[in-house]
Amino acid sequence: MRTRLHRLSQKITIHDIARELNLTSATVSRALNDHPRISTETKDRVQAKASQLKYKRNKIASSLRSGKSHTIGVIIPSAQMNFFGSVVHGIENTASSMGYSIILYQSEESSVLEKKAIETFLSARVDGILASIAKETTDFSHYQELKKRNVPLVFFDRNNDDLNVPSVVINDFKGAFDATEHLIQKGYTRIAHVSGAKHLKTFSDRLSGYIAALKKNNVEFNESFIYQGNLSIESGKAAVDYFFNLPVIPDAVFAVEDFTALGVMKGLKERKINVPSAFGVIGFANESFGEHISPSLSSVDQQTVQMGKEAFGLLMDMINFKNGELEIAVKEKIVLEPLLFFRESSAGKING
Amino acid sequence: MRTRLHRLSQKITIHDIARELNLTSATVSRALNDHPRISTETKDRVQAKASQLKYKRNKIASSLRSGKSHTIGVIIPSAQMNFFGSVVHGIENTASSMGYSIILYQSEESSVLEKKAIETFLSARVDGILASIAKETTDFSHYQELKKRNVPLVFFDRNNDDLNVPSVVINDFKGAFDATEHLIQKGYTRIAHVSGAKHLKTFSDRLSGYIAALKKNNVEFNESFIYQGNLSIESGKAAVDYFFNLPVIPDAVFAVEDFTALGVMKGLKERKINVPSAFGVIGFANESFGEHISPSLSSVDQQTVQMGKEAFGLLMDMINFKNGELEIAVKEKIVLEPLLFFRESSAGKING
DNA sequence: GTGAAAGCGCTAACAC
DNA sequence: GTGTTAGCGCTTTCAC
Repeated sequence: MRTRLHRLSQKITIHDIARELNLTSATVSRALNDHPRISTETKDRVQAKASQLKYKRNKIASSLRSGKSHTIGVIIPSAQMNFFGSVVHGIENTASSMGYSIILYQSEESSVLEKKAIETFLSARVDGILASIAKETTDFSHYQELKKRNVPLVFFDRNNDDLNVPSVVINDFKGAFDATEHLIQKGYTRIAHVSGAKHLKTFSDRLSGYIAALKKNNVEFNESFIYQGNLSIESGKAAVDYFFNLPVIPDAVFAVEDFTALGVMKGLKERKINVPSAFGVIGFANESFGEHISPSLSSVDQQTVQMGKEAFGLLMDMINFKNGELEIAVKEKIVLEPLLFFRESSAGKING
Repeated sequence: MRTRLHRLSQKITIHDIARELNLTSATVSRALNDHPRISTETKDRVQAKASQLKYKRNKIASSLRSGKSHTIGVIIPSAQMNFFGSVVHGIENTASSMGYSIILYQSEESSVLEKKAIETFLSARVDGILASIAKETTDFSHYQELKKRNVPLVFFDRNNDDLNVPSVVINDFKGAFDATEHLIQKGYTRIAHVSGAKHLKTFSDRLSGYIAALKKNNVEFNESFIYQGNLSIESGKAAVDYFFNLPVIPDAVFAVEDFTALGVMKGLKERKINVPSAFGVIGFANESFGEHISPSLSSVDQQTVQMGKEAFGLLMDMINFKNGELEIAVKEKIVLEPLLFFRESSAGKING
């Protein structure tokens, strides 16, 4: 009997409060939701009784009835990746401060899991979805389906312009441009680039920024100074091998991201080339290891936390628009400005 | 009208399927849930109609009725911290493979946010909670409340033994013991320790492991060889200053975690002390920067992903026990074995 | 193997 | 300012 009572005690509903207070559940519900037409006295009594009985509102019932779950779905490739952990940090902070919960899913870069995540979100009736597209994804029908269903959707970091979905990205072009120009200003004259898969916009934009900076500063652009890498330490090392077999050898590298830059530094160390006095290096992503290696790595910061905040804000706009019975007209693209961190690896050339 | 239809098309329910198939919603529900007493033919017809109508089951309604949300709440201090991102990776992977969704909350090390998270979880009627206690938390009443309410709860990494809650932690003692013994075996003879806040079990365990390894190997234990740090690069540097002003100077350090170890290495570099030939260093956490700095940092890996998997598994056990109408008797504590990564920083002393 | 009926706990018209 | 009523979409006895 004791246990039975105990078990029941977990299931206090607004009806229990209503009964004890000689009210209807409707009034209790209104009081709990701070409805304007309920007297302050009633509200106080209800509040008091609620906390006395340790009442916890049943969000599930409330969602079912109201059609709003106050929950958003978030898809990231992997929580293990620094970058996404940091974005999620920004998203969750903002969301919870506005009364929203987040359901987190990892795509593991797989289209199948990405679709599964969306199915789950749909059946959980999330109010909106924040997503970073999986690398593997080439068929976007599951995202298009969301648009059809009028489910608010915002992409962050990895988006697809053809889908016409609001997004928050970083200005890759400008980051690359600034990084390259920085190397030029530090006195490096033969600046090479280790790129990433060129079919991904992020990386082709960085390539364009690199080229534009050279042109603007009247530095000769040399096609052979571009090495096609794949975002890894290995490709950075391989790039060094390639560069040092060219007829004209570069004296600096703008790497498409930090692990590639790290590979470049390792390759240079093996060849006993001094960084930065003989060779400058700058990366992209501002990974945590960058400031701790020696020489410390200059890099372009991607404003991850801010990205999360902005993405959630954009999603909120869409959700509110939708509630206002308006067509989702938000066709916005927020482009964050990259932040440059100049460290030792690009401190300047000592010319011979 | 077009829009109207479109809008309605988002709200296909089992009743719609039932009507079109001349069945009852009960049968459709059973068919969709693969109930054994429903004929294969009916199941097939229902499935076909469901996907034709693009039916998505309403998990909210289902949860309300069945009392199971198939959702668990996860509290971590911050998604920005590598360690927790990695644990979440393990949790989410396992959870989603078993049909569970995770709601993520960050405590930001604050008791207030921690309590707020639990409130939210309770009102979302999660089937269980996975938590890593916030540093700031000294009053555990919100966790005790969960026990009272019979809500399955498992701690990971940061737990409190007094609460008698199942947990998954790493064997800090053994990790520290092995790390210290490794230094001894590599020929270092005066091994110091930079510790963390001693009121936290994690860190006092590491201290104990360090002392035990010295004793077991008959290396003299010297109280002055313990420097009280605070998990930062700065405290590592300060420790070096302290150690090099001792009458007897150590020749190796076991640091309580990697950032401290990094600070030690920086301090040594400033003093032009060679690592590892003159001084050995080993850390704890296996942070990603460790293998990329020079010399690379030896460290103790905390099996983060595995920790997430085990924590979810333990929670599942509790959830199933509960459903079986049994008292929650699971009083388990899973202790993971640390993994040692021996790198350059502890490669051995060249004695003069 | 399927139907009828009830209800999970809440909210929201519509009353007055 | 509060009550009445009617569901939200699903699951689940209890029938037969």
